Amino acid sequence: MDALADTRPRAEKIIAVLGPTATGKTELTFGLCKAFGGEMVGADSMQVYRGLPVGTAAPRPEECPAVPRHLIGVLPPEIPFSVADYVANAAGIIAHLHSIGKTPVLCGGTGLYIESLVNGLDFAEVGMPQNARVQMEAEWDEAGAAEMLRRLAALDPEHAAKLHLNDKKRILNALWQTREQRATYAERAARSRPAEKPYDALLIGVDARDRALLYKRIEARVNGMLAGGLLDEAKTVYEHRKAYKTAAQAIGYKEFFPYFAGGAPLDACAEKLKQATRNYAKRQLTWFRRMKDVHWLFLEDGGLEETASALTEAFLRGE
RNA sequence: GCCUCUGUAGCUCAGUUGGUAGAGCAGUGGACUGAAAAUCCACGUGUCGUUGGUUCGAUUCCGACCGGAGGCA
Repeated sequence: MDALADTRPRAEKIIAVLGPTATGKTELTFGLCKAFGGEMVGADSMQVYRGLPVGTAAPRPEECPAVPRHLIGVLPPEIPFSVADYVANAAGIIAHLHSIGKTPVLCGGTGLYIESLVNGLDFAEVGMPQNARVQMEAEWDEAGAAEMLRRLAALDPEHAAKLHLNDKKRILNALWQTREQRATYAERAARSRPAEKPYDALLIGVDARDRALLYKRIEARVNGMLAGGLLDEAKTVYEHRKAYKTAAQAIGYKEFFPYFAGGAPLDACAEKLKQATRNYAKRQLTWFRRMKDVHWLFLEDGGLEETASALTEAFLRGE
């Protein structure tokens, strides 16, 4: 009885290190894994892809050979990937880690993935396949934005009211899902959300108090990527851009397409890349700042590893 | 030295037939349930280079000066 009470809650614990790009999440995660017998589980929509380590800043085995990593560099770039795939895969890995007594430490910058996983969202129903997407696009071109939004409003007025006329991606998706599943957005959302959260999660966020510091680190990181062979990687992506449906969207590659296509100067593309990374970091922050129960650590304060370790220790002990 | 063009938001520029000005980008904030490193929304006062003149009123017209670009010597 005692043994059962001792092990059961522990099996549901997960740790997540999150925050904007270039804040040192990976290092911090390695540190925690080593200290607490954890394994790293990627929470990043682009680092899942194989063969793109430079541009996606994917953690490499040689950086920390002792720590096993999951969902990083495992998928051929031709394969599309989505939240549903992420949650399904990550949940499986986490269950396995728990079964062998390891603590999963999520690490990544994709807010949607982390939140969906932590909340245990269930994406059992089918997602929109490629050919349906093409069809919906055609319907959009033929009917126009206002009419498409009206069609959605006829089926799901509540959700349609929340979408902006320009938000084509969401309108098309919502319309397709609503027709396909004969259920409104709210109904689908309720269905996908479990009654109880599946994990006991410790969320550790890393940020800079001064935005300028974050931007300086981004600048340095991009320069490092360029020195580390980013251009070769970008060239590969450029040449396969049609086949790499999801991967070609990654920041770090598409900014160089104008250069490969001929014309655009290289340094202008590099500038554009830094810009895009800054914009991205800001979007990540608005996502993460909204999340509840994040323990924020700030780069300026120093001692991140110590603070994170202390939090983790208390968390694993059961507070 | 002379001639032409030019000086407006952090950047690139528009504009006011004279009533003190607005786009894109950047920046900031926000949204986000199957492409999320994606997609979308909101937010624009700045001695309109300086200084005189004309005018009820000048950033707008005229003059001078200062800065920038080009041309002729």
